Amino acid sequence: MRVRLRDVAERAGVSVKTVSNVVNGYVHVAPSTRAHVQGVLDEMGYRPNLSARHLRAGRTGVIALALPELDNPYFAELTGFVVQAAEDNGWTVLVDQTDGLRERELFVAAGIRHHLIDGAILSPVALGAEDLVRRSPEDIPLVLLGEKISVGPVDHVAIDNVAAARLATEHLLSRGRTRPAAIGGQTGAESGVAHLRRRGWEDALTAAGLPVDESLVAEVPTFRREHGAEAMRTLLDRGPAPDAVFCFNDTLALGALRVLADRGLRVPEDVVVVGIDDVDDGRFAVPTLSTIAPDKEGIARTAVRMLAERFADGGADLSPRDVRAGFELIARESTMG
Amino acid sequence: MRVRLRDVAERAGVSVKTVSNVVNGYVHVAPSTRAHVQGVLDEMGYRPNLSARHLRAGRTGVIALALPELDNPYFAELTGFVVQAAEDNGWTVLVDQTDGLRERELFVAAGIRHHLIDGAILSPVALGAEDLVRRSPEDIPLVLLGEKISVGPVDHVAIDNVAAARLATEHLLSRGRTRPAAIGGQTGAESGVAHLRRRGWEDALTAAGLPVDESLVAEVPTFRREHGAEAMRTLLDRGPAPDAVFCFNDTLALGALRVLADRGLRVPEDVVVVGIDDVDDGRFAVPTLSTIAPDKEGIARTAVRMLAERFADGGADLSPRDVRAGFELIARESTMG
DNA sequence: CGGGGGGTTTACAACGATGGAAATCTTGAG
DNA sequence: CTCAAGATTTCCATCGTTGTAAACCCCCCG
Repeated sequence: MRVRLRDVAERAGVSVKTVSNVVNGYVHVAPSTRAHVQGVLDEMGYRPNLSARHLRAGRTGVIALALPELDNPYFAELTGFVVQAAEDNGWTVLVDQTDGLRERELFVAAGIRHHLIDGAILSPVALGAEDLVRRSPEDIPLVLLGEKISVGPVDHVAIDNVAAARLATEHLLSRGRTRPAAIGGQTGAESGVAHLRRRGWEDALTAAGLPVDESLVAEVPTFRREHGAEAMRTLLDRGPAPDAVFCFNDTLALGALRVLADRGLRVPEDVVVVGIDDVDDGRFAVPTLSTIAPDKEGIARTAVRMLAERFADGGADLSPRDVRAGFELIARESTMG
Repeated sequence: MRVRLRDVAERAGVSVKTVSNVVNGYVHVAPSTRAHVQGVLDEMGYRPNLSARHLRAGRTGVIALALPELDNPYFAELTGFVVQAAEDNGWTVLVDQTDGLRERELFVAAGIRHHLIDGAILSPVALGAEDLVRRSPEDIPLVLLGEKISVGPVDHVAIDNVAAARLATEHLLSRGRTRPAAIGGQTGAESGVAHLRRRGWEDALTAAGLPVDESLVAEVPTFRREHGAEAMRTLLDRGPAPDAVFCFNDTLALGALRVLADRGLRVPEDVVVVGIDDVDDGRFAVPTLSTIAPDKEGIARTAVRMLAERFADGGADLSPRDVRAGFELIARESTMG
């Protein structure tokens, strides 16, 4: 059987509460008692029963991180930062994959298994702001990532997607290009990342006095590599090749690079390419991929901090916060050759 | 405040235990009572407090899945199956990334946070059998994946890596090739997947009466795409191009394909390529990648079932089991063109 | 009409930890 | 040497749920 406070107390010849006090660093414990009890604790290898502790405290010390897909490298990297930030707070992270399914996202927003997690960080795909309006005080604190729901009744962290897309496009223009294509549009999505990044692309064109040519936009069903490739093929088949490509994320860009190579177009000489996310694969691609690097660590730390603030006294009364994370342009071979 | 059994009991005018009996589907509850209590339960939106329930039961209903890297598509896909299998058992999965670090793997094997998880499924990289010998009865049940530790004091699930590698190589030979290279060797690893897959490759060559040519083997520091590419370049620079390549996993193969394209070698006309894992990316690569598909779902279900058996009465007394999962060859364009 | 006997329901005691009040022990002043 | 204040330690109740055993009720048989 596992070691309980009682077992330690018996062996040490003190009360259960004294042992508890030692474990929790309570002030009024005589140094000699503390040393003795600590010795017995170490000797017996006591570890607190979290179920019991949390039953008492009303918290579990576990938070959930729910992402649409774990095999997307951006999310995989972000996960690492969230786990780290949570660890610094003494929390454990339960990672969950929603597959972008409404049902699973609602499940997370509702607390997964009641009383199992204290709060959740969710990157919604299917959920709309309307799904979150009727949150009751029984619901756990929630922090949203990304811009599917940019204003709503809960906390939110994201980069400024319009500005990021505009910076990426301006970088392409600064390389002397005048016909930058955009891969990643999604019709029907009034809100969401795709919409915002497209607007950034348009803004850059307009600001530079260039026309917005619809034939330079390629739509994709998902942000996965294969659809980046497909979109690139469509663009090339459609007419005169663009002299630059702005992909709405790195995975799409990696697919596009592949097709450009297939078609014998040189990057960056013939076409320059830029993405968003700064995933590891882009650093090793041939050529290495220029990109907009969101401050992933900052996003993770902010999300965790927001949860911490909600847990604190009065946290439930805070009005919803909306934080913009930083980002920067990283120019690599695909635009600089 | 959240709804407790007691609140429901008061409203329904019955005892707490009766409500508990209804919640848990105890047999001896009068139909009328059951209906009434159920109505109040629904009306008040009762959800059990898992901390309390698990404090009573001695279990938490959470298992951990610890993998070296989540951004490896094979592991990402496997995760999905494990989550599904666990859900069928009413368990929740806590996904953890170890980065192949000894310290983190030990942490998982020791139970992460005491009493937080009931058991763990771990794919070890750094841990050796010797690390697991001194497991005490206080330690949680553990199931190992992969073949870093193939015999040891704990349960284990893996495919027969020698046989799988042999099947892959034989497939290359059946396409009329006689100089199949091997990408993925790792010196210094006496045990482990790399070692076993290399042996399968050798076995196939020997059985076919072909010489084992060391210059056809390329070592890699990791199984990531960039190192597959690097290894392929090394092989091509080293001398006469091989007419076939067996990569120890699909990610390496995807990197190799990239280099072959760069060098103007046609796949499958000039070189045929096969991998292991059957990851999604391989299905969309150009050309599509032939591979050995391990029964991921079977692996996941087996691992979860083994944990379930350990949880059952007397489960701790079972001797360590070693299960071989199935696999099959999937021939695609990279070998069949 | 009393006494089983079965199905139902309830009271009580855990599970392990901790806050708060109460009890005990020190120590120093008077 | 007594007493009070402060430092330590202990006792008790409690978090929400469920196993156990006992209580209860109703119906039927003798």
